[in-house]
Amino acid sequence: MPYSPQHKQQTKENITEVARVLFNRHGFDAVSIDAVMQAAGLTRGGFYNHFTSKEALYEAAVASFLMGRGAQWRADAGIDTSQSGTTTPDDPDSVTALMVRSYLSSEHLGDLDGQCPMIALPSDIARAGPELKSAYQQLLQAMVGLFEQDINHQQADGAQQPDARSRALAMASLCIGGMVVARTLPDSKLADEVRAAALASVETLAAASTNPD
Amino acid sequence: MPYSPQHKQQTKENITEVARVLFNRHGFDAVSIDAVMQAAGLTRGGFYNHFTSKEALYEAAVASFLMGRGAQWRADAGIDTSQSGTTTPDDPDSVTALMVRSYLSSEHLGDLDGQCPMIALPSDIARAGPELKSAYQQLLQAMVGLFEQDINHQQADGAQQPDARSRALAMASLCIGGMVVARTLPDSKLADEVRAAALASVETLAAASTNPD
DNA sequence: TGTACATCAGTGAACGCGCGTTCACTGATGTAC
DNA sequence: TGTACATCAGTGAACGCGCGTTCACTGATGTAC
Repeated sequence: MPYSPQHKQQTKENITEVARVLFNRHGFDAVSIDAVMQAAGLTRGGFYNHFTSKEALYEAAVASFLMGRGAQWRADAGIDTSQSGTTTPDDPDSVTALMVRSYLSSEHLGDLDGQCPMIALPSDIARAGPELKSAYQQLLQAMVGLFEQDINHQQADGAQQPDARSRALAMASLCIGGMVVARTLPDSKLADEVRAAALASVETLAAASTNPD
Repeated sequence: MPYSPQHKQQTKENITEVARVLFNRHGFDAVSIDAVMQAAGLTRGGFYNHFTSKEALYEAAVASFLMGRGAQWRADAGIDTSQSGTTTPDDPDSVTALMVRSYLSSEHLGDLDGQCPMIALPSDIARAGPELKSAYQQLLQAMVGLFEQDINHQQADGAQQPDARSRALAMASLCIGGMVVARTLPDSKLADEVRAAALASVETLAAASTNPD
């Protein structure tokens, strides 16, 4: 039994991680297998020891990120649930508020390597196969679930808000849309203005029921 | 002088139009010049009588749509301006309301050929050259200008609203983001729910200053 | 009006490059004795 | 402890296909006379 048992798996994870960064930055078609393997410190031929095709690598790279991020968001929501009652209305440090501010931050806008694939790859995903789309959908649902839960927890009396889900869906669309739009703009000042405007309105939507003014 | 003077230009426009549809549906890389020329009823070789490269065709196809749509939106805004005073607060038929409802309609969500390139091609544009990005930015600015103007016109006293621009930017992000997200979802019921939620919240943002509840 | 001509939009074969994929081989590693 | 061996992750040359691009040619068209 040559090589340690985990050796192959570590190499595969290394390739996947390197590929995720390259795909996020350049998209599916513009990244060659040669480029991925070189970035991973390996050579072309070994690729097919780990993946059956380039498409499979793409799915692994995107899905790994999506599942990782989605799991984190679900965990955030879980923590929040276990502490339900400690979250007060308009809590400036609610999980949603923290998450939204991080998602729509200048740092995330500038992070071409680590950015969320929902921002980097929407066109590619829209044209992709059902497996990838499902992974993407699960990530969105985790995000929406987090928002919806926080909207309902804002109410001190614990009453469900009838439009909570609709607002949560819109908040997610605005988070993603603001970043997607900002990425396409050549004028970086305008791009940052879009980002900031999206953040302000997401916060408005999150707090809409409280009529802050 | 063989062929009528406009013949070549008509052929070029035909190629551009056919290419726009194909690019919108499949993206830049997946559409070959051969496929475009065949769809236009021509053969491969003639392509370079009209365009210097595939990239040039892409720019022409996207820019033609963007400029056309942008001009239309600016015209809408212009018409609205000339009638300023006739638009009342919460006017359900304001140009913005009509436009937003059309943009976030089920029809637009299903229209893979005619859809706005801001929805179909955000990832491709984000990785494109400055000419394309500028055309894209101009379209966004036309859309935002239209929204901003209608927000300010809602006020019967004609007062400018300090956050009008920020809200207009967020509305545009939500219009585009809602459709982009919906396109990526394999569950068409959920996709339509996202679309409807985005529409509802855009209308909330448009009317926010009136505190409708 | 009719005919010869010049132009150039359009044709289709061919080129060349890049990339996904395959495959025979290598050599580092853990195991058996 | 040391040595021979079997395994298989990794190598790199080669294949084949598709596509962007080029180019010599064609033939439809408007003009000149």
